[in-house]
Amino acid sequence: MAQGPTITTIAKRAGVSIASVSRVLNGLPTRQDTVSKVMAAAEELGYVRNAVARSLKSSRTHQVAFAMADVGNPAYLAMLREIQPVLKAAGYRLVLHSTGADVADEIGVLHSLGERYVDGLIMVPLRVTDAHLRMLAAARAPVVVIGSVPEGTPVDNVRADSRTGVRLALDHLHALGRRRVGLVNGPPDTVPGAARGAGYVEALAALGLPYDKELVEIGDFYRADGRRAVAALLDRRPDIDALMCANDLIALGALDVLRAAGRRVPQDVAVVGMDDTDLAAASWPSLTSVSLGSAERGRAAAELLLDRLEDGDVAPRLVTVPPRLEVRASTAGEQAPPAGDADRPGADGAGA
Amino acid sequence: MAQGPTITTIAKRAGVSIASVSRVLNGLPTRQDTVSKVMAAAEELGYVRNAVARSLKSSRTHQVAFAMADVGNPAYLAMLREIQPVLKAAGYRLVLHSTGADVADEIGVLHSLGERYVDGLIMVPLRVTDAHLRMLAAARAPVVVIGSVPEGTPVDNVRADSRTGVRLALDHLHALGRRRVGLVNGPPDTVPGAARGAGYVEALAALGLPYDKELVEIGDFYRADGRRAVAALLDRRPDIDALMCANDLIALGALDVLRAAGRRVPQDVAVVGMDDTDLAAASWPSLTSVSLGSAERGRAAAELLLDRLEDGDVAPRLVTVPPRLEVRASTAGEQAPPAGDADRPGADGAGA
DNA sequence: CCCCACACGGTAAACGTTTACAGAAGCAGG
DNA sequence: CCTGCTTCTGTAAACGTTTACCGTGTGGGG
Repeated sequence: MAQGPTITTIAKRAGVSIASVSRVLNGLPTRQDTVSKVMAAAEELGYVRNAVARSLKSSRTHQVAFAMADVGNPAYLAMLREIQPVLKAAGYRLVLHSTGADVADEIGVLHSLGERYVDGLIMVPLRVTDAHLRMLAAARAPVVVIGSVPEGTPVDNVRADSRTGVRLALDHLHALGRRRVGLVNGPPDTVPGAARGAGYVEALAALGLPYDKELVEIGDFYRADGRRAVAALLDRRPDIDALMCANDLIALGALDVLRAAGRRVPQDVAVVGMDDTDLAAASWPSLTSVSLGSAERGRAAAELLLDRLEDGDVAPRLVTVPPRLEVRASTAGEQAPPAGDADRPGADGAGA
Repeated sequence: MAQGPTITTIAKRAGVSIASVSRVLNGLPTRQDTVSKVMAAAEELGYVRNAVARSLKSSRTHQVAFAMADVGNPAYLAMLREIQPVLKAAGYRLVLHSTGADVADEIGVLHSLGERYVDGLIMVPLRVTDAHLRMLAAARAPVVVIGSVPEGTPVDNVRADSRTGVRLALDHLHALGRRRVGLVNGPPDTVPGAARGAGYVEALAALGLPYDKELVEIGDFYRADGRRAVAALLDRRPDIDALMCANDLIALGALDVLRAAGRRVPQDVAVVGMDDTDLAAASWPSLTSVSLGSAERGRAAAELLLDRLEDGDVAPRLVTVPPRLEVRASTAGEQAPPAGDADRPGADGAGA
């Protein structure tokens, strides 16, 4: 941990000026024997370029920040997993901000762009407040927002389309002959809750089915909420034949309750989740789920940002990622074990 | 994105020297009216301190790196989720390196410490090679290794204890009256594979059970491997009454095959997983699993690193985190739906 | 043989901070 | 009114790079 060698150390040892050292290290045209002397000295000293000094001079940090509420959330995680390699390939490091559902903290991240410790930011705001919009307009570095941002906001924007996602699911259920499809939604004052609710209404209309508010139940986005909501629903409408759940955890809760009530899935009640997380493939029966393309959104955001870092002068762009329905046993189901399907690393690489 | 104001801009506007500005901004004793002038100017200009310049001068970046093979891996993710808030509370940013199981890449991360873009590193190596040890000895910043490192390596070290973990599981199964316990292990040339194999042998001996190599099957750490392995095992030893699986994915594979074969879990065959991931609580029946304390290891590592960053002169320390058995339906089981249990956020916070 | 062009390398400034040092100003005491 | 002390502030150097600019030395052409 001793004080590392600098360009000056090398210059002394090689008997040249620091300018020459810098030129050699940057591959600028230099006489051959100078090159050799410098390289030799650098080698012997184990020189490594100081990134901080370099950043100060060049005002490029080669770092990009990614800010979201919680890395533990599978949707954000899926984004992260795509963003990381894209940035890495382009020579950027990734700084992670978990803001923990705290709006003030999100604003803080935006503010901290002024510290210039990153070249750009990808952020997934929980909610877009006026404060967000003001900070986005004044941001000191390029920002890409995943989620919806009003037209005219000077940032690149990547969106999912959960309305259409719900629509896909309802079309699928309708095609399977289901006519009494319940909705187990999250809070309607959240962005996803609102969009999913709207998608449900829309889809019913498109299919010519009546909207029956007894078929809708609201809770939070967790498994226990799903259980509560579905219990209530079954109680109220025992003839229900399908459930559209606003995320996979809610759907797992639904499976718990249906099993306890002796309803077969999918024969008696078909169940669809949303987000297509790992849990969907792991559950029994495996869960049909609407993928909102988190991975694709992450990748798109990273690419937009890289583009802008290369050439900041393009107009703000909008990318919308289409949803996709992953059909599994909970709707389609022969009850066979899942095929050699989306298996994912889960080994503990650590341990002793 | 205009060129932001610097300390010099403020100095001009306030009619003082840059030294005074710096002093005010750092809260050093200063005459009151100077303070007001500087604060006013800083306010008006929307000044934000440049982190890069600051780092250069102070040789502190207030960044820490975390390097592991893959963020998607639940064990690493659990670590990350603990590390992040600890660092954040201490005023450090988190730089994430996903090395993708590439040893050269891990070495690269160690090497890049010389660039001094972080103050320290927490790393989870897949395997500890000689190259690792050399780089660790020469590291230009404090490193904490999660995993096992030979005695004498000059780094802080946090370990799990999967041998004891296997032991806990086998004790539990034995107490339930199971006597023909199979092992579905990962590759024995990996650190976790080896440790788990050793734990199995040890535990059998301690329980006075014979070691029967027909009861052991090896595959990789994925669900499909688990299915293959368990199919072979059932074929060879139809009288098997319990399965110790080297991770949760393997265990899910085991459940698939047992279900298909008409064996009831846990009545006919009890199943234990390892790592206690989200999947364990999500599966049906829910999975008894050995937690190796990933979260605790992450937290411990972060705390060790912070300690060392405060005062680099303490001797290298070793922390071993004990395993814990999470008993669920796959061994203990009434087949009731899981209680209002470890439900975790899974809502999509984005989308629209 | 001289001059010019050119390639190369060195000096110094700059990036935006922090901080050692010294000078200025204010004040109390003699 | 001077001395000496304290308190504050300004000047300048430093962190480790990159790079504009200029001087030197070489080789070739006239």
